[in-house]
Amino acid sequence: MSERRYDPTRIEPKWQEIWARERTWEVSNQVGASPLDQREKAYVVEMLPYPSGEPHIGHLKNYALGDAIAHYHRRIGQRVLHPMGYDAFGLPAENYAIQTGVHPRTSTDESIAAFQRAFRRWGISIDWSRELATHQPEYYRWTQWIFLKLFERGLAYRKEAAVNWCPNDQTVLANEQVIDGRCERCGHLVEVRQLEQWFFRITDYADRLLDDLDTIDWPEHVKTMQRNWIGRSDGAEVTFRCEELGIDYPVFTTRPDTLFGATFFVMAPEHPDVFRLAAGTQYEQPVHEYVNRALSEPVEDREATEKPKTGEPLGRTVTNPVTGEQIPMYVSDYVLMEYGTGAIMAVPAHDQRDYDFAVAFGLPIRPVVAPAEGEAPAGQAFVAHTANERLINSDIFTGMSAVDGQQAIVDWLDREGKGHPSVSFRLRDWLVSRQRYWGCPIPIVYCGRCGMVPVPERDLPVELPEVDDYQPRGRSPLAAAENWVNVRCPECGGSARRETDTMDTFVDSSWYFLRYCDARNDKAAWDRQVLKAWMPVDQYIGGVEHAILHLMYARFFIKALADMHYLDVQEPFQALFTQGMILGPDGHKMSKSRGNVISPMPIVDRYGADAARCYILFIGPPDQDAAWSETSLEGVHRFLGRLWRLGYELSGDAGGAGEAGAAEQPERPSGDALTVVRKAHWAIDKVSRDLTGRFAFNTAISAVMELVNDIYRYAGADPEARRFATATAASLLFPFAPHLGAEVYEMLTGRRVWEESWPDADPDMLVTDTFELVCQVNGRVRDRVRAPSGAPREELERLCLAARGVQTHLDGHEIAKVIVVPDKLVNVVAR
RNA sequence: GCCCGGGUGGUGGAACUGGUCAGACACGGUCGCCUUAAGAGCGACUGCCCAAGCGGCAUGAGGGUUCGAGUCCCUCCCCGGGUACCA
Repeated sequence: MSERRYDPTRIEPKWQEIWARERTWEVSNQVGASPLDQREKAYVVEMLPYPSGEPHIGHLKNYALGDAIAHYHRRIGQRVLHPMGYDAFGLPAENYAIQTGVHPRTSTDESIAAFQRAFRRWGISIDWSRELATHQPEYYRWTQWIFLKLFERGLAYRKEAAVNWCPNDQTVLANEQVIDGRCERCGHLVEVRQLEQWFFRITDYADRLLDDLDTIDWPEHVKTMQRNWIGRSDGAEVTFRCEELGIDYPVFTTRPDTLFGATFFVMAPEHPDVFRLAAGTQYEQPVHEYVNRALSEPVEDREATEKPKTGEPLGRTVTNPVTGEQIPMYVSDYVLMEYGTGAIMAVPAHDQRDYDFAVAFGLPIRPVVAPAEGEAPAGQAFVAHTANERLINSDIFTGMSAVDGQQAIVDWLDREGKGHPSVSFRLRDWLVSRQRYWGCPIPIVYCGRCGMVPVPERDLPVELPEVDDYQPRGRSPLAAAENWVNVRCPECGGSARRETDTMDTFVDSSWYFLRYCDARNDKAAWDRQVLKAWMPVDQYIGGVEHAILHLMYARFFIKALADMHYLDVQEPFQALFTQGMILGPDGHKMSKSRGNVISPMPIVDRYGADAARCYILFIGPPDQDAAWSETSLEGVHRFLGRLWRLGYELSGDAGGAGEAGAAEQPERPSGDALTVVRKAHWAIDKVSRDLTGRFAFNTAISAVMELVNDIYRYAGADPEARRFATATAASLLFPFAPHLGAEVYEMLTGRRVWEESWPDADPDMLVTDTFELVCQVNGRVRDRVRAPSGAPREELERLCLAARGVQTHLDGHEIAKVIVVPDKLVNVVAR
């Protein structure tokens, strides 16, 4: 019974066992040792999973996609590196430990085991010899090593800064990890605290991170997101002097052309000089109150856009460097300490925020840029949009275009020593300290005598100690591990204490794709020559949710390491593909609270891995979101069954006419046999085109469906032709449904499909002798006639004009023009 | 607000650089065959309207360019994502 129908529970384990036993997907780093190693390399990586519980449907999609790409590259003759790893440090395991007391390592390792089982069960072609997990000392030893290298180079440093603090997770967060004023992980409102923390100097790389986006083949929207995040602004720094106190205050502006309109000056509440400025004035008390209120406000409220402008005068003035006027100083929370210099020149006539403030405080509004035509709109700031506005009220610059004026004013400031061209970025340095347990320890020691001392490389890894209590209490749980914390200073041998913060887990995942290349190296993080052979990653596949965080951090790491000559590429991921989400059957994002979560394992158990994989690829364009549909999945399952049955019936297994090894293309097919053979070549061509760069897996699979439909339709065709076509279908489907592809191909040919090169479409088989010529009159189809392929224009025109449908519609009209599209259509324009 | 995507049948989605009456492939639906029956399988039909034709209307709405527009241009509406007091 089971022999006679498609039975994935029989087929899938059979092939999985072969692939595991023969280590089919392992590749060697010994380039040049054998002819096989001379092939062009292709490095295909899916973003490594965070192992938590069981894999979900998004993982299935991610790895089904990556696996199809990896298989395709192998079949077209490339040497493919396709490894797997686990992003194993992180808060969920730690929070679980707090609740249950189960060590994060225990729960993480269990999850990893579940993921490993799933990947084997799904038949993903992974080189298991390179598997890694970021929580293993053999891995994080090198994470620490990279930290030390960054430290040596001044790219890792400590500073006290206003940082985002999540009171729920009891840890600090990087800017990128604060979403709408809330913690990216737990959703709790974030507070601002003044703390000394570790940072990576990613801002040093802002320009390169921006410029090099032009060199990589990434989706445009992801590049745009990164560009916006980096936020480069070109402008000028202009100095405003407070004469009373004799202090210069530089400000950054993108609109130096509006300098004559600067009628007041505003500082951020966090600005270190605010109290000093107000001291001794009548505003001292109100300023204190205002600043204290502003600083204690939750981040979410502080950043709310639509709130009325508030502030206090500081009782001091600064000199506008071009007008010489004394303009009043204010403190207001609409100025951010983190951006620019923490102070701004306010031009109410041409900046909406300054306008709102000026109105609220009754300050003068002086227009200095006139619209190209008409009047500036009343009741709001006039923000110039074109190159045609002219400067007014601007002394010697009056009458210049705003663009020229900008240049001229900056030149003047430069000559006078009152300003210069400047660039500002939105990007901030990456805050990497976390006051948590389950992360990579920061390899630094504090010595009373020597200060901050890096742990010597020979002492790495600094292993995580065992602790009894994972509960964070504003400091890392590591601080409680006294035996671990107290060490000898590596420099002087005196007593010292370890750094107790751990690293942001994005550090772990910023370099794992380097380690894959040389995963078992215990002498170094990697061998530079080995990296040279594999890097960059040719195709990276993952979710858009990492468009900024992970992808920016990894790019920074690669550039920093390249600068230190540890590797030879400037970008980690040459091409990126971002997959869409699988939504629940109700079209909403899957979530436990919605109760619409589909787990992949029961699906795989019921329909087989091949059906689950094919369905997920068939559902629609892989970069788009798609809702899960069980009935559609059944349709794909039926299709696989139809292909299997063709293989079964056409091979010797059914006791029919078939014979193994005879699935070659027939010599001179004709009639239905020719039609089927042609369809096979059409499918080869279509699938190949859909797979190269386009990742149109949905249409690729539909092409194989069409081929299978035709093999059924022409059941009477020569069996040789049908065997050829069926073997071709199996071969084309292999990247998506590897078990069935291998099975059917073996039934028909006795050979292993993954060892066969990708089929070539015969161009002669793609064209037919005749085609259906579309005959249009005034753009409307009026008839269709058969015409010989490649016929000259005149002949097509003649055929069209002779067509009956055309004749009737031409009756009584004059032919104005005839448009001929060779091998397609003829359009007669009639009057 | 700004920046990206995207609006095509009952549903998911096809349609290469504007060119075969748009709707591949699949789901769902209807009918039939096979079967004692169920299931599975196989086959046919399936955008809308209609006086049923060599007919009309249809790719969010409205204009435009063109012999020809889902595809290009303009205006607007809706949905999704990113981002936002960044000077």
